[in-house]
Amino acid sequence: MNDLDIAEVAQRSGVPASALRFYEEKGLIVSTGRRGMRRLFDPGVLERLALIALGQAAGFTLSEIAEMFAPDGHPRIERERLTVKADELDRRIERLTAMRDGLRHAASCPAPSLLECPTFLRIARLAGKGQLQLPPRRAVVRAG
Amino acid sequence: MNDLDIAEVAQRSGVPASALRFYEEKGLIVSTGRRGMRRLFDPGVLERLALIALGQAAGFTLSEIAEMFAPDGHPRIERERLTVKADELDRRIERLTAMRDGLRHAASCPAPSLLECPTFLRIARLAGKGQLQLPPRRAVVRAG
DNA sequence: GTACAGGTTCAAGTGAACTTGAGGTCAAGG
DNA sequence: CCTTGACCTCAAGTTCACTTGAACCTGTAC
Repeated sequence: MNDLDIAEVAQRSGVPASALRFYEEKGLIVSTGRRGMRRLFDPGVLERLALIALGQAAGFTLSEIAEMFAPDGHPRIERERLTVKADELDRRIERLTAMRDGLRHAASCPAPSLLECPTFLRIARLAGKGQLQLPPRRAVVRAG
Repeated sequence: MNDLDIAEVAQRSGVPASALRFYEEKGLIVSTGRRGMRRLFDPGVLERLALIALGQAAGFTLSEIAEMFAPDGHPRIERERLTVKADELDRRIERLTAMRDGLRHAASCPAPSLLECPTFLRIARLAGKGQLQLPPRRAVVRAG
């Protein structure tokens, strides 16, 4: 067997063992068996973990990611959801870009406080458009 | 006085009154006084709330946003932090863009499961680079 | 003048994504 | 054979950004 034990998976993926157990409980990954009481994982789990990290970075919840992985499921609905997410991302990217520009300006602006910099405020107003349509509540992972 | 009462602020900004009280407690906004026991806000609070929303969308925590607003502080340090944040945003934007492209491809890809779409996996690998350097833990607001 | 909608405080609850702690097990090394 | 260290389970704790509930107060309308 070239299966990996949980410590190896943790080390190679950077995901703590506690999180791996948590993911298994949530159905995001599966262990292929046990050696004694210790979990064994197929090496493919590393790719899966990369996808999970990616999904999180894109703003999906773990349950959403789990659903995408589900072998059953209705592909059409998934495709639609992907498009919806992509559009959401577009809006987020737009706002982040505006924010970044605002920050860069603010960093070189002589006003004593951000709130007194008219250029920043202008950029902020632009970026703030559509604020009533905020994305759903999300949480992103802590750095390892 | 053309000050706004909390309900007006809530209505115009889209931020629930409970959140406004919470923000005040956290020092993100200030009420200019009371009419009876009811808070009054300067109309400028609306701009500030827009900035708060913007900051959140950009991935700052409320405490970070509060710090940026702080009238005291060491301007130089703040400027540096802004640049750092802008650079962080650049990286996040890059990854989100990659993810968005991945999603769009996946949405139109004929593979029965995302995990079986080689193009998606390739894009995912690209976007996943540097995954060990995830951004700090963040939370984003619920839609109103 | 009194009912009451809608404000007030304070404490506790929520959900996501984990982490931490207590107490237990067991394969490998000496 | 026995210690040891890394794993196990299960429950409870943590952080963030709020929300909700209970108990209370008050300006405004009737």
